[in-house]
Amino acid sequence: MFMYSQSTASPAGGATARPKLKDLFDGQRPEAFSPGEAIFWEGDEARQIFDVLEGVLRMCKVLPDGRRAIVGFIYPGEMLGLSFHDHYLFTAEAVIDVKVRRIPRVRFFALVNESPVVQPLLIAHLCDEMSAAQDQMLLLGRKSAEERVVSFLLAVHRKSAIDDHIVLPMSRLDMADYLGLTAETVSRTMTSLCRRGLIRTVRRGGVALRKRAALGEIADGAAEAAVSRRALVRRAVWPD
Amino acid sequence: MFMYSQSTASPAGGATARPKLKDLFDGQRPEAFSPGEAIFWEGDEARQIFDVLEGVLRMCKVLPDGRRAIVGFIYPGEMLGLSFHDHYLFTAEAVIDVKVRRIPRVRFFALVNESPVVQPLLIAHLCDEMSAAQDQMLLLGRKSAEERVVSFLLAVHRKSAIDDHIVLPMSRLDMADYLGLTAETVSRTMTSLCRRGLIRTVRRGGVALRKRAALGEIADGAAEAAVSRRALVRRAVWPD
DNA sequence: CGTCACTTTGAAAGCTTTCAATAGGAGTGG
DNA sequence: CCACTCCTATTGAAAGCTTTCAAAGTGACG
Repeated sequence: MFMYSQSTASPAGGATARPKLKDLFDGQRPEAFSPGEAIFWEGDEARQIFDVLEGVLRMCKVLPDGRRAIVGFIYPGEMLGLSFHDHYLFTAEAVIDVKVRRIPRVRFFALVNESPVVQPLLIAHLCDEMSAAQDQMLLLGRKSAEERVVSFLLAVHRKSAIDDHIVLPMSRLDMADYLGLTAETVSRTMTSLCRRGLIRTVRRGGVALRKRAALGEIADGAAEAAVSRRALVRRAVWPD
Repeated sequence: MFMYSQSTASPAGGATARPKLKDLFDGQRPEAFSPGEAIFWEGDEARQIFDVLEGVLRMCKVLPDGRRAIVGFIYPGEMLGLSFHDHYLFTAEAVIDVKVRRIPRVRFFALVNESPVVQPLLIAHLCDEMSAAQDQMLLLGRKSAEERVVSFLLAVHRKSAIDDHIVLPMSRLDMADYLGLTAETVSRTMTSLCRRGLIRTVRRGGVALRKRAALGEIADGAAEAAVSRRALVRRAVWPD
């Protein structure tokens, strides 16, 4: 069945015969950004679209009084500044050293439009982003601090798996602003997971996931997983 | 400048000369759903795409232990089941009496593909959804209960404005599951807003927005708006 | 080796939730 | 037309999870 979804596409790696969205950036010179540097600011006129070659970026939105939310992290192979309007809706900053390629937005969409092959790719990309966004809404709206942190660890694992080790290049504060928590709560939760042998933290943001099954149950809020957790067993029952 | 964004398009109403995504549904027979009825379930094979003619729908995701999050409400003129994968990622239910038209997903995308005119419309639609999702992440991650409720009231106002009156067709529980709160907290917040003369509730979900300016400041977390609110004044300052 | 920023840890406070009970409204049946 | 029932909304009080405020610990860097 015809489907607009990258996640159902063939596994990564292997032959690159079929075109990819990233190909649109071919020939562009890579640019480097240092940790903390902004690639663009919320409110800037959205003239460019970026392809991330190396590093990790954060997408931030800020309230007038300074509260910050990170609406996503971007890893190599992903695109930035794509799915939005005439002005950027968030600030993009480098979490660690970053290399990106850019092309003008007009050119990007011109290329997309003249190629019936890549157009579905763009739509697929947007669909994947949308689905991640909805998962995040569930996380932010209904998960406990521990569930959020574990969900995050597993998500990072999915994005950048090296066996059962992951690297968290961002600060606790970044994680907190992404998970709707405070840095202290994230720190406490990580400590707790360590003490229980579920994870093991290494230096420089390294984390070893010890018990994937248990972590998975915590992340998805398995009814039996937690003991002293908010009991929110509320069934949504609707009339027949 | 060329832009993929509906929100920058010409004002609604007026001439319908240019094609619209909804046109793809022309000729389809409308179907009716009663309150609480599901149009499709999370996990169902995603075979259809829907155009909402009348009523309001909710998109729900549920955790294994029953906790529910509503990832969005859908109003007339919007589409449903669009931006997703081979299986629906949420359950769609009627909040009130609903009329929809449907077409097979395959057919929808075939039509989109053969028309270079509507393809940008689809992308624009996805971009708008994405931008709303990011606003919601900011709301869920960083706003107080009152800010969430007020943001919601103003968002409903934007979607379905009748002067300064709005109608909330959904229950307090629906609102709560959308805002990451409980029904009690939503109720208490509404009562508080009433007592302060910011809104006025009428029967059957009617709400009159009294002081739009004040409400706007509350929703956006204006630094001066609230008095006894969490003081989260944390500036995101990055090195130059 | 001192500085600076980030992380961790502790203790108290707070906002929202939970639990419980009282209204309120709509629809039904007598 | 009114009584009755059911479900939702509202309100109260106590509990809890996360936050806030503070301070100590850790690591990178010059």
